[in-house]
Amino acid sequence: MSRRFVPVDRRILEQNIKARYHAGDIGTEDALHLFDELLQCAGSSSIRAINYLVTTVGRDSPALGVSLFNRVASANVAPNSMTYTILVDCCCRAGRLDLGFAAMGHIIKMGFAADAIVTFSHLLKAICAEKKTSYAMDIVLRIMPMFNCVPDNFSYNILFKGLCNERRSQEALELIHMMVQHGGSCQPNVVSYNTVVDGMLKEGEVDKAYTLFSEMLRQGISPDVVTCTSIISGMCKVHAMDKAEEVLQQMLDRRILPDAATYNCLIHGYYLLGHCEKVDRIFKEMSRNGVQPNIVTYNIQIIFARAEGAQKLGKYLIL
DNA sequence: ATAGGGTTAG
Repeated sequence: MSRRFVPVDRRILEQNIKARYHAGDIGTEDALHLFDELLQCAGSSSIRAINYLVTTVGRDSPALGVSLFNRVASANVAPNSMTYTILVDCCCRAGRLDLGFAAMGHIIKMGFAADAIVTFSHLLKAICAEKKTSYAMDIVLRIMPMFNCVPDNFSYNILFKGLCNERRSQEALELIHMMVQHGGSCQPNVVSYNTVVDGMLKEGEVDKAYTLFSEMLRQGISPDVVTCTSIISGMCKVHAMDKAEEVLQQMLDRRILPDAATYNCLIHGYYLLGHCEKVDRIFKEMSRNGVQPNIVTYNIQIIFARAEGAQKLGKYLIL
């Protein structure tokens, strides 16, 4: 049989793929061509380069990613655990959770479960997206340990987000307390607290959110820009603009730099109250601090300009 | 290859 590449060419191709992947220099079309080219000469050393290509294609089109996996499986190249992780992610994002479970079952059967922490994360996220967070909790608390796969902050934080999306932030709080009291190796981090504080604020539980924020500080976890923006957002939603400004000031004192999301909350809050002069002040402060308005900032402006009539729309759009 | 915050619409 004729082969287009001798092993040296194959190695060059693999290195080329790796370099271009890391440079963010491969589009989906390129990746598909490179995949065809590589598969013709692939050997067992090619799996890493193949993973880069399947990742690239799968990001754009998960269903296509799954079909590439099938071609890898029928060529003479053994998938590794990373390949399976990419496969599970593609299945989940293609809306085929059933295939994701099947792939996970295969991983468990091969005895790779203990190293499959990231793979589990993809699956957990998809389960939570279907509002079946209770099931995801069972996987984290019971099934993963059964396979010696120790849940990490990613596993737990996916649960927190899922519970909050189902308006079950109280249960998320109890899980945080359980982790702290149990004193295990995985303790809630800044993302865990941010997620649950935000969930409580969105359920209108301002006092509970504040209590949890205090607990976070007591645990020695430093708030960051996301923590503060969540709290500012919560304050703006109940029109407590003075409180929101207070938190902003505390941020600056603590040298936590506000970003566009932070200012967007305040701009939106003042617009809702019709305080246009305050909006102007926030804009000036924003540019003084070197924060660029983003697409959301402009959307807020356009929505409110539209409410004020076509004349002002013209004024706002001339930047 | 995996986790958190900001706008709208119907």
